[in-house]
Amino acid sequence: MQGKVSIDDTSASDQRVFAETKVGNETNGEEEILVARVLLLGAPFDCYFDYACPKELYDAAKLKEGDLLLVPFGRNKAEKKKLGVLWCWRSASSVPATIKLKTLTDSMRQDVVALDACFRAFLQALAEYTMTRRGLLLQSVFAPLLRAGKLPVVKTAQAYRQTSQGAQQKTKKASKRARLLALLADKKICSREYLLQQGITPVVLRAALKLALVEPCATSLVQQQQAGRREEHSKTALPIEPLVILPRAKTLNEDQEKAAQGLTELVRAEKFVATLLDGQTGSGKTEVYFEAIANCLQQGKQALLLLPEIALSLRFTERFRERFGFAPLLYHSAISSGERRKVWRQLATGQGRAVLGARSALFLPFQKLGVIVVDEEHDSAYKQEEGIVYHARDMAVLRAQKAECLVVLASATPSLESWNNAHNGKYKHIVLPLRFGSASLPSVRIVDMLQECSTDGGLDSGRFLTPVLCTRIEAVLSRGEQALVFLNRRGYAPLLLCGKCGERLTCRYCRAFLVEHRARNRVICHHCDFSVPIPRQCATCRAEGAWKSCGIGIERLAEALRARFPSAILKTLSSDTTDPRAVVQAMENRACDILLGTQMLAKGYHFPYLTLVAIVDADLGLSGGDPRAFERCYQLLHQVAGRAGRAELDGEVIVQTLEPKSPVLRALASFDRDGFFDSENESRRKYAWPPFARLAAVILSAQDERTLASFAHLLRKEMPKQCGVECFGPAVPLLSPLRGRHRRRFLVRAPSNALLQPFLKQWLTAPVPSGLRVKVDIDPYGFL
DNA sequence: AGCACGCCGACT
DNA sequence: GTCGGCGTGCTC
Repeated sequence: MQGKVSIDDTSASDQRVFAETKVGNETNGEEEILVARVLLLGAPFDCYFDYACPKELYDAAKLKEGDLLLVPFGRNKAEKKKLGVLWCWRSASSVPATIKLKTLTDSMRQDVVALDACFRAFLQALAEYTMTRRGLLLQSVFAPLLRAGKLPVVKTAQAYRQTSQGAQQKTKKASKRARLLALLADKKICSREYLLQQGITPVVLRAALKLALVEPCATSLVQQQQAGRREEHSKTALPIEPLVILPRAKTLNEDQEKAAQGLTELVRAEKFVATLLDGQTGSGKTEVYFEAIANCLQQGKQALLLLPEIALSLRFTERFRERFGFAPLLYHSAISSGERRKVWRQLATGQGRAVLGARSALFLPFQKLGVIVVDEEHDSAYKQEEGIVYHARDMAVLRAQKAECLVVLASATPSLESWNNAHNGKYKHIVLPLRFGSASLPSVRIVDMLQECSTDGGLDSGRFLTPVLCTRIEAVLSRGEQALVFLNRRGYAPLLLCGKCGERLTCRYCRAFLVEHRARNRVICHHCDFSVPIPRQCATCRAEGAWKSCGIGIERLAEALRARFPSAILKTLSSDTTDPRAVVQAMENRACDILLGTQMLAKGYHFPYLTLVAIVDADLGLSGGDPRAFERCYQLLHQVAGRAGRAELDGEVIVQTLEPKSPVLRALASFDRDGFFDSENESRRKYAWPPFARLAAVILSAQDERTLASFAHLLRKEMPKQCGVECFGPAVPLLSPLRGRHRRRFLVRAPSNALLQPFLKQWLTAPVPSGLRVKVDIDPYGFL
């Protein structure tokens, strides 16, 4: 039962040598030693450490690829134990004689299901794409099982036997230690569990181990002793039993039925396929991909449903339970460590069926994936910026590719990347048209704020409450319906200015303007969360109480709306709202006339009596040089507009802007989504932005700005020349310094048919000065 | 990343 | 003499 070398061995030659070496052949009568290549968890170096593996452990598959091992590591004097994964094999003959190998034992293997070949292949590919060390990935894979980042919480199902020293040891008859030695003398080998049952405390055992009176040995030996006991559960995943799925209660319409059938066939095919499930808000995407999940579970395979935000998980859990009769395993940042461990183990052993989770759920050890669904695939929350930098949507596709299963990307406003992939045939494209009848498209009116500007004008709230907007709100209120007012800016005013000297309040950490939150009497930095009470005095001119609020946030707009519509009940919803559910409930129960909020409103709520959506400032977020700004703006506005008129009542949308001719707003007004994509595509192609080019950002950070600047210039000078690769920078990011660290940023661009990783690898070989960090962000999203 | 080794200067 | 600063290099 020899496992093939499933993962590439960095040097291809090694692999070939191994494949040709008949493992187990006698060589010169000496005992043959195999070499196991181990990747250490969390190691700062991305290289293998080789260990000798006794042949019998290999032959009996006691040690195999993907096993978690606790190996000795470090110079003899300061030897430590480190966790690592047996990644692949290597023939002994290919190891240079200068390297002395340490030898693996059975007891180093931890009691965890081995990472299977397709999971390892996924990690390998992810590491290569994102330029992350595999050891770092492995650490995050096993993190749920570890405590304090070090010791495994794995039950080591350890067994012990007596050493020769222990046999000679004289002990007091009544002592626990004597009892321990007696038990071992009698049974030869005892499991830890058995010893604890017999009243031996862990303390006694530890002491005996330390004095080398007993030694650990493999649990499998215990099983040989007690034949008939159930096979060791830890090493083999149980086959996943097919589930009987309840027939669905809701009937699907014709389009949904067709789409569901299409997906079901793809699940059955057990091949890698990526599908864009492209359906208008309210077209019933969820029911459709639930059928794919149903089919997957029926076949005894596991399903993963990814959501961009944990706020959505409650509603989805309910819907899931309704459809399938059981709750999915939840996995996101708010899940406790104990629960995470449980989810990990259940999936690894094949007991767990379905996971509802955030992007980190991609690193769970599924045994047999049948389908991955990425809901709201366009959402930029899928982009992980800290630690391991990756885009969960793309990595979901990668995981499906390695697991040879279906991946469904669902959205009403797909990302331009996915839309292009669907159009060039890389992805399948399933379109769910909006059903006419129950809900119709709202009418959209674009208001030119320059023309409609009310007389008091200026920078403040008056400019935003245009006469058109006010008459529409009045009309809605008089009909007893509800209005939603959208302004994507928290707080009272985005800037506080000293009326005497013009000094502006800025964040002491990142130099961004501090946002006035009048309700809390504080100014808050929206980038780093630094906050202080609003100072009484201006630090520059000592003027007291001379602050002037500039611009408008939802607090200030709420003030203006309350003054204008005193009898209407107004509620606000933003990430500062203490009880968002109460606000949503009030809206649902019609205990609220005007709902004012930020982008929190954009997500999947259904308010039947909401008939007016007003986008107060559509131009927010269109500046800043981010090539995806238009796309994001479009998606956001489209989603917010989608809240209007979802039931029997007709909806209307008002969009206020200073640029009424912008293609984003035009496309929005005419609901010409594909028209928007076409025009946006053209401009991306013209300026060579993704998806028509590849981007990577290299971010340097350090506390000391001088070493940082000189290293950045050195890097720039040493950059290799490669045809078609352009580099911009080093630039000082807008929010530098961030959290006390100065930063420099390079942006690297290559044609879409070239790869950036080899270039970056070659470039970033120079030793990095101490205290300086280099972060690579492939396919960056934020441009700060 | 840790950790040891080693090579200098400032002390009991 | 020796304690301790952190620069350099190794870990299979």
